[in-house]
Amino acid sequence: MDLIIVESPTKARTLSKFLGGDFAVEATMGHIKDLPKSKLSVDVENNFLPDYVSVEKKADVIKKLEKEAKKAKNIFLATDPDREGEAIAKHVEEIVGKEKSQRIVFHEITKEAVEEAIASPRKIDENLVDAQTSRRVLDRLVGYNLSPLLWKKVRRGLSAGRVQSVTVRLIVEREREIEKFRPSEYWQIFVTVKSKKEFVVELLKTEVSNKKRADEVVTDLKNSGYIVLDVKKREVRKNPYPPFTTSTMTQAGARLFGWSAKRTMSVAQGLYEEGLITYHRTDSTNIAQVAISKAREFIKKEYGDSYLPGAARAYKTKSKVAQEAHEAIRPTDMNKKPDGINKLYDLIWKRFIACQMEASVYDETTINVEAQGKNKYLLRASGQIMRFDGWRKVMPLKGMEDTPKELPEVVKGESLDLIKIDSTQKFTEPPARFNEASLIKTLEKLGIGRPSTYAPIITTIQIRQYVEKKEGKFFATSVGMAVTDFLVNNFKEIVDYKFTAEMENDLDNIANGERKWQVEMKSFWDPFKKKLDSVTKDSKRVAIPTEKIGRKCPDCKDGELVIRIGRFGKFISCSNFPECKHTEKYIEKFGMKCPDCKEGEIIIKRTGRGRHFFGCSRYPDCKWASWRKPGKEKEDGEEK
DNA sequence: CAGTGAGCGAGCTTCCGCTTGACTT
Repeated sequence: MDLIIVESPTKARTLSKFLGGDFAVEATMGHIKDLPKSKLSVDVENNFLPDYVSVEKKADVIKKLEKEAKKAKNIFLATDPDREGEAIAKHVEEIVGKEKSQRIVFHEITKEAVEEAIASPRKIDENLVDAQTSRRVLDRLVGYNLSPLLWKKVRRGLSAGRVQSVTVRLIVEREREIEKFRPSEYWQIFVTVKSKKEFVVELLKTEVSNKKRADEVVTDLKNSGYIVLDVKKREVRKNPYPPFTTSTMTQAGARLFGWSAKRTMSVAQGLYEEGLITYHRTDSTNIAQVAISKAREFIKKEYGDSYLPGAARAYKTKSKVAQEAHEAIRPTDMNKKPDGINKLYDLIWKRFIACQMEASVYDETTINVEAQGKNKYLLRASGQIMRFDGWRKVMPLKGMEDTPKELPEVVKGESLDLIKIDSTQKFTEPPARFNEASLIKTLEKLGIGRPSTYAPIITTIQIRQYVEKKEGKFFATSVGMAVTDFLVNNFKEIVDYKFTAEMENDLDNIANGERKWQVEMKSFWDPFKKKLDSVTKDSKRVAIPTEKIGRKCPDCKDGELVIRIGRFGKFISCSNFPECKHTEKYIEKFGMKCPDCKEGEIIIKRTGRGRHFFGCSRYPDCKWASWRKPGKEKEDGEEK
């Protein structure tokens, strides 16, 4: 009997199903060797020798692998075809021995792909393993040197890292842009005109920035004649979206359901384990050929030939740092209709079917109108009418979101009657705060983080209290700002948005054998170490700014009460600390009475791990507590 | 369900990426 070793236990189950009884299949459940948490474990004096040890929690897994390996005739190391997977394969090989082991890779879980892989085994790619080692060592050196520096210079327990610090920086800088934003006034002027039917044209290219000027223009427009300058018609084709990746799926979950990335991923995990969807941590938009054929058959049968494009649609993965170890996220069987499963499956199903369907087609009309008064003005109306729904058949537009506008037939040179003029005062808006969707989108664009880490990153920066989420939007805290300023001032290169992209470039050179990883590491470490030493020696401790609540301290009668952020969240204390030790609890009211005792107020609390929950202000007299927003019914469909 | 902040200095905190459960305040 031969043994196949993969990472995911669900994948192992699927494989053993279609490979029959000839193979034993085992899963590593991710990494089985890593640097221990308790110490640096990188010998910077000795070529950055890393001390990889067996992961304690994986003792049982490792035992099982050893046992099965002894029984096996051949061992196929079939961990994921990427940097991390190659390292896992190497670590497994160190445990089960080289003699019987061979490395195989496949990018899709189909019988053909696996058989093909088994037919062409290879040795472990040591260069690719080196690239992983390099990534791991760099992250350890950055994280385990910067974090203690923060304990010393800012506050205990803080953390910094290649990924989290840049993520916080994004939110901090957005916070500052919003702070310094000053709205500027502008006026929108719409004119309703009439040919056979009424329609509305908008005044273009004016610098109307105050009421006086708006009134002047409106007066002039009232006394103007209106003529159709030209009419342009063209056909617009809109192609479907690519199938989901982790990034786009979590963005859609946030936008459409208001789900956190964590929740979307957890619902997806359930679907994956039930065999309903392909792997949910992926950066690839590739689709297995079999699945494309099945989808095309389905579209033809269900919707007819006009909905089927001449050729299958292929999607190029945009991200430069994508590893493409897996397929796109899609239903494993699109004949399994979405009804009665859950709304995430419904979304994945529709997005996948749509991605192989014909474009939707619109007639777009643009009417330019000239008004001639004291001055000449250009006005415009444009509208789109859907002529063919195409993929929108399965993903219809809801509500008012770019609802097409029907315009009357008019001809060039036709004169129009003026019906009315509306002028509206507007102000430019500050840049939007990040929400989970836009944050993940930005991280992916910058190549920062991986599909398996998007959700955890968002959790980490909230637990550290660098940022907080209010009504779905991220706000930088005083701690987040102080730490970001400290890092930007002292370690500009590390928190540069391009740092990860440049690292990836170096890792590519290591993976293709052009560079030695220790050489690359040295050229990073030497200046970094120098900087660490000088900042440790010279830099002053950073004060975290506090926010006054507008009340005097009842103890010392002198200081102002301020909000501080401590290890356990916000609390109120005296500005005269350490002379005055007065503290009070910071209570965030939800604005509802406790449903249990009907006396206390519902207040928003946090667990030790940073998760929000709702409790009664009369605790411990009243023990009422809830994870969910009170008054909100449990949503059906997504619970297993 | 009390604590948090500063600094004193016991012993501790910390990274990113790969995978699931166990378990919840």
